Amino acid sequence: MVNTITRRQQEIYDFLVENLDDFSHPPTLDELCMALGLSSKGSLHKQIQALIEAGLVEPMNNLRRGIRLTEHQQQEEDMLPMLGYIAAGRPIEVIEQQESIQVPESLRTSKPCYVLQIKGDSMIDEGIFDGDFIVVEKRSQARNGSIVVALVDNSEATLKRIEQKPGKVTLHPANSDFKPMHYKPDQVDIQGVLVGQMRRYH
Amino acid sequence: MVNTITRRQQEIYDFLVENLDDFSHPPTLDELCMALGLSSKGSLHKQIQALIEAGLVEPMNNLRRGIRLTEHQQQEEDMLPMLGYIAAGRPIEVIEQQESIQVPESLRTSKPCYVLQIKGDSMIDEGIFDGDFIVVEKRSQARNGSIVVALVDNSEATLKRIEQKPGKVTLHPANSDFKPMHYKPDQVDIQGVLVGQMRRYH
DNA sequence: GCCTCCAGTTCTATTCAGGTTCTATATTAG
DNA sequence: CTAATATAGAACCTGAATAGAACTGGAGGC
Repeated sequence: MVNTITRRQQEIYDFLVENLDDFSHPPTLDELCMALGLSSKGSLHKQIQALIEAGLVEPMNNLRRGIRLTEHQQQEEDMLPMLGYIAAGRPIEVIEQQESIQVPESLRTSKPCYVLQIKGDSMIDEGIFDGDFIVVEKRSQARNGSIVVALVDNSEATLKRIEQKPGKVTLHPANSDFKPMHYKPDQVDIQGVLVGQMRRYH
Repeated sequence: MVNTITRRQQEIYDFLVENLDDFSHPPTLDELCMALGLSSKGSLHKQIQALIEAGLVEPMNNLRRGIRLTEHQQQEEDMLPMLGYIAAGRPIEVIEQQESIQVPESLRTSKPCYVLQIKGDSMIDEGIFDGDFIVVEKRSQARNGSIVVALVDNSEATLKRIEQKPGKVTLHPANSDFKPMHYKPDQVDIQGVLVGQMRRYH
């Protein structure tokens, strides 16, 4: 059942995923040809057919209602991978089998993001509690003042406000019980920037 | 069972959604034909029939009362109404034109919910900050210990942890600068129970 | 009760546009 | 080279959309 698709077919599929919203209605083969810069709908038809067999596009059994993606594909739109747990002072605890979690668009950025769950109270002064979910944009740099997921000395992960100066990196914990920590730049590996947070009460 | 709709049918439906208000009464087939530039109500009837089967238009079983849409709001499955702002000590500030906001299923309950945005720092010790969005389940009762949206003396709304005893209601603010307040049961009107919270950092 | 009107329904025929099939040619990979 | 993949282009097939006419049945008037 799992039919491999060619590179070109992948390209076309990616195009569909990205641009399907631009069409007011599901596009016809001709319209898609136009959009893709092709001039033969016959060729495109063959590609689409392959995508249908791969289960990525809804089959149109002699019906004329335009090209549509399969239901399965479009509802994963607002899911992000839930990678694991972060507890101050320990490495990120990765979940063996990766889960997904629904994240509203407003809590993420257009860049790749992932979700971690908080263990412990190290960020309590920032209003980030034990059990909260945080949305992190995958990046290796950050602006001063951002809250980052940082891996220190390749061994312990923390969620802290960062302050970078030439030759010196300071991580400010948001719990007044702890003091800011100073490091050399090569000790600190930024793994992402905090962009959202969610908590459930029930 | 889910009947796929044809392109033209989608067009007609879109037209209905957009222009139905322009008619003083639900339009007849003939009127709609006129508006759509068609000259055969027979053809239009067939399209409408398809929309009825798709559940988008109310069936009219041999009655003559014009075309009506079904109250079918299911397309915005994970949207909740954003009603307004809540600031401790003032009534809820209602937004004039109601907006919607996307809320993950995990942050809401199966009961009716709505969203408010926090103004001020009255819940800061609970990790609920100025600007945060809270998800509230619409209820008029709550269990002790829940955080509720309560309207006190019909004039000021607050987000507080509730403790109900016979003849006495205590609201515990989560900011240590303030003291718990005691009321008579008929002074406090519960408007909902906190079930989720979201914050954005970018 | 009967009649008329008219919105809604049913039917058929016709046209048309969107999907399908095919062949030929170009391009790329192995 | 050969094989696999892409593209162009034409021919074709058929469901969808339309027009038009005829039928149905409920509402209202008499």
